[in-house]
Amino acid sequence: MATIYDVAKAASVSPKTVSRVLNGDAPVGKETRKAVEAAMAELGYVPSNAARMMRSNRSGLIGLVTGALSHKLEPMEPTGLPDLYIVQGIQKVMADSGKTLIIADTGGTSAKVPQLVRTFLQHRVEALIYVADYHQQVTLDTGAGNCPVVLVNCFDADGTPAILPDDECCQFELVTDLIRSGHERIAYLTLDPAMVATELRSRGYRAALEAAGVPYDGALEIMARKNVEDDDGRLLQRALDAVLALDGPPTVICCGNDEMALRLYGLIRSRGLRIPEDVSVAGFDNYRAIAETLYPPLTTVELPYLAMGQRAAEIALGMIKGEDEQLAGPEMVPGPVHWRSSVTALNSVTKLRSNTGSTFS
Amino acid sequence: MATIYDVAKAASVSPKTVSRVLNGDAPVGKETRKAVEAAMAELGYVPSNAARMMRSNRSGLIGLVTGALSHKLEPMEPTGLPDLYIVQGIQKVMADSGKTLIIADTGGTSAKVPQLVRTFLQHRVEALIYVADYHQQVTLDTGAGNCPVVLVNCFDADGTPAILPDDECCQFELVTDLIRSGHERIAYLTLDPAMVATELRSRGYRAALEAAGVPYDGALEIMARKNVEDDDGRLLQRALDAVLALDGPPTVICCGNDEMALRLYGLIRSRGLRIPEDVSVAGFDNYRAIAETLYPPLTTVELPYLAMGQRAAEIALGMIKGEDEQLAGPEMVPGPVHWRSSVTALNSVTKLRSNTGSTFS
DNA sequence: CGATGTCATGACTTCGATGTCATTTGGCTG
DNA sequence: CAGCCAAATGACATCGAAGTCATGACATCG
Repeated sequence: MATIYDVAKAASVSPKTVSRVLNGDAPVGKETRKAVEAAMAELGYVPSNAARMMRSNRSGLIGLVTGALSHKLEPMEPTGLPDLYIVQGIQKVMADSGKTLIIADTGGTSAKVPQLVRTFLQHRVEALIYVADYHQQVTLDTGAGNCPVVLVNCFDADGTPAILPDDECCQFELVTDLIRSGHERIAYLTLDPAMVATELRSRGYRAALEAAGVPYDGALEIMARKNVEDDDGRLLQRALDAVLALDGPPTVICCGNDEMALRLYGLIRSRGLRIPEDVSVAGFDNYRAIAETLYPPLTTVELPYLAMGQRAAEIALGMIKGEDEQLAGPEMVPGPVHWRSSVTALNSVTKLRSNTGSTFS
Repeated sequence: MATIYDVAKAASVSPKTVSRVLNGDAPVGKETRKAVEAAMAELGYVPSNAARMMRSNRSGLIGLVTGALSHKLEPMEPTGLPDLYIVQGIQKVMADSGKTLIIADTGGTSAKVPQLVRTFLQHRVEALIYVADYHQQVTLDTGAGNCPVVLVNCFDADGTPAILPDDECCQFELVTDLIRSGHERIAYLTLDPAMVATELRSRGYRAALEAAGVPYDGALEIMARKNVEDDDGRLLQRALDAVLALDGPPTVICCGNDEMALRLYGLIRSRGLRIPEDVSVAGFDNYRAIAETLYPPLTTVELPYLAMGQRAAEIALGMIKGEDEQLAGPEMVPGPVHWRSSVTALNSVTKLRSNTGSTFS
């Protein structure tokens, strides 16, 4: 590969002059510039980042540790593809700011993380971003680092800057919208309570009921999926039958995620009920491959993974620039409700609902 | 950040000795080694890849250009998440071989590609891998490069090494399996014929019929989806009604992909038919979020995207090592049939079908 | 016992780009 | 016309590793 010396020789100038043409940091004669540019083109010269970095100590690299690439193979993702969208958001912001992303995959086990971090440090990444595949607490060993670190979709006990989805707020908005549409008997079939998100969403569900003055009925909130057990949806069937058998059966059933809603569609229909005429259904995640393809399309909430990634990237860039924003804790990002026809309005008029960024489609 | 000189000073040895401890390329006294290691640990020393690379000319970096990260936002992916799986496969192999992946996303437009490639060359990547989001022909401008290039899920006119899914073979295997199960009236609702894959799969479909001596009926092969039009599945409805109205209606309907199969489930049922008792359904892609969640689970074919990625990575590594394998053209990779209960066997016995790597689940 | 070889170590150089400082022009000021 | 400044350029040192070669201390061999 051609070096700056080769170019200099070809253009009959000094290497330093070539450098000046490259960086435009000092005046260069018109003729000289043309000659140098011609030489660079002819030799197919591309400056070496390694050499450049030795002087400047700025690698232009951002390290991203994630399980996004490997966690997709699991039989069924608990919550769609969150990490992927986060990575997308990060990639976009970094590309726009001229940084190059190096991505390492944990392969599912966090055991590899220290090794990966070390590799990144060797490459002198300017910041490290860790993306978890679902909302959780982590303990990240960044080695000895003055290297900025940002956590996404997870948080630690040390107050490291973190970006988190606002599960509670999202569920709150969804349920509030349901209530506005006239629903009062609102069932909620939850995911595994061991997950941080499940607890937060339940809180949002209850808060929405309370805020609207709708009484909370424990019989309507049932755990319908457990991660450890290999349940074939039996939990879900039982939960559905339980709420349908109630004295006041629900007019709408909220699911822990869109995948559960997909299964619920089948179960509801096999019981001879129509959606949404007999019972409405809402999901969670806005997993579009499901939500938009189902008939009728599924009302659901979108966790703002893309936005989270972008925000995380911005914070990382800020830390690189030395802006001590003192984001010494989690930052919660809310997301929109997607209102589709799997939920019917019970009151005559679909009251003005276009509040908190909800979308219709 | 600490340098090798700092470590040398702390351990009271020469920098070169520290280097020897790092690389183990020459004998070092036991005591000396211990002192150096202690100094490295205390200072949190991590060797600089940039400096290392200047001497060795080996960056340890592999450049990956893809639309995988951005192409996910499109309303509906034509074929699932192929590029993602490919990236996964590549990542795995590269990580195992100690290489670090730098990933750049095209953001959907190939206009950015030259810019991205240039960035990669600046970082002196040892190989370039281009991953397309669906089986297609591309024209890649790698700049001036003696840098090895591998194409995945696409091919060019210059005979650049390429890894492609064997769409024809996959469809052939699926249809052959259907015939073995006793089906003869096999409908095939295709995707947009503008896609390379569509043509290849049709060939596989016809070849399977011919190989088994089943007569080909053009009325059974209908285009049921066009990418450009914003068809709400009207093409699919029309196609379904057309084949059902035939004198000899199909006993099984093959879909261009699993998403189409998902829609077809709804359409078939709304016409009062049962799956698979009245008509069997098969998909394509093994898009597990759909295929495994549907009831009944969907028989479908898996394109071996993960394996393609791995193979591509291996070839790239080979090219780096200078093994001129002369893979001067596309290499086709076949994938397995996943046999699930959306297809019923028409002949009394489910003959031995566990041939070409088919799986049952 | 001198010759030779191995072990353990350090001095110095190199990789490619750029920061620092010096030098040569030519134009403009007073 | 001397003096000065800016433009245009080059020589040289530098970043952090690792390659080359040299050196001193022992051990072994004929």
